[in-house]
Amino acid sequence: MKNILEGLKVNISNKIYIKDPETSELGKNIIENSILLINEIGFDNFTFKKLGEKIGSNESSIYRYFENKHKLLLYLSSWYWGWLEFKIVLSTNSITNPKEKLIKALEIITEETSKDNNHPHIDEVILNNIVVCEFSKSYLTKEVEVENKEGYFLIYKRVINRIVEMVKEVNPEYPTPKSLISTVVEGSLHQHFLKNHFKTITDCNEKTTPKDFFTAVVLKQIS
Amino acid sequence: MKNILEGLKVNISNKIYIKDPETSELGKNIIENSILLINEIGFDNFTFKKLGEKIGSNESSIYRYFENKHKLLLYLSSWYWGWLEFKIVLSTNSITNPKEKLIKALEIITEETSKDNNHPHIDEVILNNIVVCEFSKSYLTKEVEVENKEGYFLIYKRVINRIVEMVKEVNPEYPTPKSLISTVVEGSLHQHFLKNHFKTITDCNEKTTPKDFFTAVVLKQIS
DNA sequence: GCAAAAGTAATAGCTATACTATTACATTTG
DNA sequence: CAAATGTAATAGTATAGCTATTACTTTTGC
Repeated sequence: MKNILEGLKVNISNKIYIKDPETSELGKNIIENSILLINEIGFDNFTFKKLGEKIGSNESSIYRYFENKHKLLLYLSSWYWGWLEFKIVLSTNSITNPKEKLIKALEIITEETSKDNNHPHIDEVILNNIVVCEFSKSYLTKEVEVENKEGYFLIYKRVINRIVEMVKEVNPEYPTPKSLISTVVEGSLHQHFLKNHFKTITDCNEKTTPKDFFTAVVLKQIS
Repeated sequence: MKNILEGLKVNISNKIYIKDPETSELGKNIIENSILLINEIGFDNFTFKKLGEKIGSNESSIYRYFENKHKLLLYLSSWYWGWLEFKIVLSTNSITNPKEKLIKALEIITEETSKDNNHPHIDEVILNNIVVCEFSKSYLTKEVEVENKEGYFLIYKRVINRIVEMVKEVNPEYPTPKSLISTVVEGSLHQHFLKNHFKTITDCNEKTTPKDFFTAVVLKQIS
C-alpha cells in the first residue's frame, strides 16, 4: 500500500509543472482557486490573469509554477485520477471476491463524488465537475502524441488498466475488456454531463444513476 | 423520404450561420478548406486568418458567413450528423426486421467513414476525423445551455433518438435505451480516437473494429 | 552572523488571436 | 439601368498568452 499512498503525492510527472505547487502556500493557493475559478467561468474563459486577481497575486507568479493553463489542467486531472486510483485501491484491497471487487471499483468510478477531508485545499466535488466538463480538452489536441510520450496521461491509463485486470479476474474469456472499461470511464463522465445539459438523450437522473446504468452494462457484458 | 433529403440541406439552424455557405462559391470554398485546415492544424490552432490565406480570400469575408470559429465548428458537426442521419434513414428504410435494422444503423454510426461523391466540396472522411477530435469541444462550453435552446445540437440528438426507437422496437422492455445509445455514439468517436493515440486502453485495431465491439455490446445488452 | 544562493513576486511590455468598422467594388434583379 | 444586395479589402481595437527584467525575501553554508 505504501507506494500507492506516495503515488498520490509524487507520481504526477514533474514535467507537468515547473515548480511543485504542493511545496508552497502560493502553490496550494493556485490549485485551490484554479479549481474554483475554472468551475465558475469554464476552462476556455479561464486565464492566469483572472486567477492572479482572485488570489491577490501576480499573473507571472503563477507562470513560475505552470508553463501555461493547459499544463495546469493536466496537473488537475492527473491529481483527480490519482485520487480515484487511491480510493479504488484502498476500498477494493480487502475484497477477495473478484465480482464484488469489480462492482466496488465501478461504483467509485461512476458515482457522484463526495468531499474527502484529507486535502484541505482541494474540493474534490468541484474537481470532479471540472473533469466532466474539461478533461477531454486535455487530450483532444494536436500535441497528444508528444504529451502522451512524456507520460502526462499515465495515471488515467493506469486507472483504466487496473479495472481491466479486475474484469479479467471475473471473466478471463471476455474478449474486449480494455474497450469496455475505457468506454465506461469516458461514458460515465459523458452521462453525468448529459444528465445536466442534454436530458433528452439520457435515462440518467436522480432515480437511475450512471452507476446503476454502467454496473448493469458491465455485468451483463462479461456474464 | 423527401423531407429528410431536404433536411440535409436546410435543417441546419440558420442561427448557426450569418449567410448560408451553400449559396455561394466563396461559402463552399470556406467549408471545403476549413475541413482540410482544421484537420491539418487542429481546431485550437485554426483561425479565420489562416483559412483566409488558404483560400486566397480575406479574413473578414469569412466573418460574413460565420460569427466566429465556434459557430463554424457547430455548422460542420451539424452537417456531419445530418449526413449520417440521411445515410441511416436511407439504408434502414427498406429493412423490416427490427434487429437487422438496428444492426445496420449501428454499423453506419460506428464504422470507418468512406467518401460519398454527392458533395464535391466536402470530404466526409476528413470531416469524420474532425468530429472524432473536435466535436466534444462544441458542447463542452459554458454556453451549452443557451446554445442547446437555440437548437444547435438538434440533429445530433435526433440521430441518437432515431436509434433509440430502433432499440425499443427490438426490445421494448430494455430500461435504458437512451443512455445505451448516447454511450455508443460518443463511445464510438472515443474508441476511434484511442485506437489512433492511446492504444494501451483499447482493444480496437484493424482486426477488432469499434463496429464489432459496439454491435456486440448493444446486442448483448438488449437480449 | 552574514554573505551568497535560491525562492518569490511585481512591473512592464511584446506578440498574435479574435473580432469590428468602414469603405468600395461587383453583381443581381425589378 | 439604377437600386439593392453580395463580396471583399483595409485598417483598425481589445485581450489573451506569455516573456524579460528587476527587486525583494528567505534559506544555506562557512
